[in-house]
Amino acid sequence: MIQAIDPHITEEENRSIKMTAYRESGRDPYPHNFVRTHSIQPLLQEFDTLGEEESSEKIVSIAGRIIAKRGHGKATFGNLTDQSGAIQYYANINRLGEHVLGELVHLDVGDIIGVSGHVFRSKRGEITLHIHEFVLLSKSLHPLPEKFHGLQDKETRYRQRYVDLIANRDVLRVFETRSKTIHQLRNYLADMGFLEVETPVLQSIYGGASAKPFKTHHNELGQDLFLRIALELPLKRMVVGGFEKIYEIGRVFRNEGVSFKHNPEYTLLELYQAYADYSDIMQLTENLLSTLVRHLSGSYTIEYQGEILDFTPPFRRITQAQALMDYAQVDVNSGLEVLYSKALELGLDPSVESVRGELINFIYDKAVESHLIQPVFIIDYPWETSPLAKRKRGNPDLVERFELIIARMEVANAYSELNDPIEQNDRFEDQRRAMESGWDEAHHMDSDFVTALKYGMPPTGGLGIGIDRVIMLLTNSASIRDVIAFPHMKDKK
RNA sequence: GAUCCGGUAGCUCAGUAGGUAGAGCACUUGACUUUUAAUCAAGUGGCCGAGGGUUCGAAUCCCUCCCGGAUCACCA
Repeated sequence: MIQAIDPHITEEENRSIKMTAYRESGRDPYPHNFVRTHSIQPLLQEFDTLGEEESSEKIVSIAGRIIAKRGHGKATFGNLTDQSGAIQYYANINRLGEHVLGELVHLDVGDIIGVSGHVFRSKRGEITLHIHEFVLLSKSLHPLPEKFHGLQDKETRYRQRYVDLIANRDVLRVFETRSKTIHQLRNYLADMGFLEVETPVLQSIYGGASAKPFKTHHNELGQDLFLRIALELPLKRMVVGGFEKIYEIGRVFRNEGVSFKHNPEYTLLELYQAYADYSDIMQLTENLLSTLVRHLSGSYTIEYQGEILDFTPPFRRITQAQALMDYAQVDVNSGLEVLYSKALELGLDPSVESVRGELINFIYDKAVESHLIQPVFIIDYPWETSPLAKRKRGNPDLVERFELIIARMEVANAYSELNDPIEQNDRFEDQRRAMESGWDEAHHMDSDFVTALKYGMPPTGGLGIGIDRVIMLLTNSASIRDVIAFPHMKDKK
């Protein structure tokens, strides 16, 4: 394995030559397993009590990737990482002999090895593994990014996330946090008595949101299908069937623009609770999110992009009408003309014929959301743009709906679910008319859903939470692409 | 979809007025038995995003296109 190597060849060729030589020495550069006694982080903790230059007698074994090498002639240092952390290793000629030490020195940064030895604290105070034996577990043929600056190029980081994860350790922590948070979410809901269910991704009628779908086709059945844009309608059918507390965490797909807070596929949590209304759901939502924050940070506050977000419940609640008054100086009770001119002022396309509720929503989206940093429930929306929500008690122009806005992002959306089949049918008809007049994101008539409601659905509160955005907040990530392991990218030609 | 910024060695980045393409890290060779961005010495490594154009000569100027980022627009 130790041999003169032509300096003109590339690093990758170099590594291949080493790999071949290793194989020709009768050993497998890609063996099948390795038994460890420790992961690195627990090992560091276990031996943290060692004094200055003190050694442990105990033989331990760990495995991981070489991320740095520092050769010193008859001795060598390096660093090894596994998922849990990184540790320094040390080896010298006294223990390994010239040949084996040479083999260790000729391993490459990126190689995955298994090592065993004893732990000591180095002169500089660092817990270090003194290698007695090592074995190559996977030869790395492609050089890694530079050790100091890491991998910076965003395109490469997203396209080749595996390199990003190796080179930028905090990225790995983000995805650990994502996984653990979703696990906690499931535990929380299970503790509250919610059951997790699964509903179809492929649907012949898509619904539950205003969005453009992805279209696909089943060859054998000769049937066009859509990828779901929401979870809502199948879940409410299950509530009709008798489930009282259910949720689904699933991927939904929207054929729309891509931005720092939009990915074509994203993870949505939707839950439905029978006999509850949107006030109950509001309380559930703030308890759920504040619990997640407290678990993660130990308090109710987190820092997000330079601002401190306070999740201490209860969150602020403000009606959409009041928010429009406060942030846009618009009185929703003004005449249609006033609303229309305000909307035009904010950039409404004048060719669009808008009804009252749409104008209000337009003004809200343009002028209000960007002011909302701290968690706030915006409640009570015009009925026209919420075809699946129940009208507000005492004000039939509104529906019982709330959105939770945090850091200028809509994080949750919920309502008292409409369970009157006749009105639901009428609302779908309104949507159909909107679609005929050119709004391609209107809801489709789902007559089976109306039929389901005719069998009787209990009064129900429903909630949708954009999981990716919650993870953005919890991991202080500026872009949704930083919390999706493999965000959508255009093909490179 | 619009505007702005970017794409140079495996990685991070320089690159003069248009005149043979650079550094650091990594890699190779040598020295070095407690270093940690190890150090020292000597080397290797490039279709300068792609394609056209101007020019004696283009990484550099012009045009078109591709990909990415940011800001808008639509949305969650």
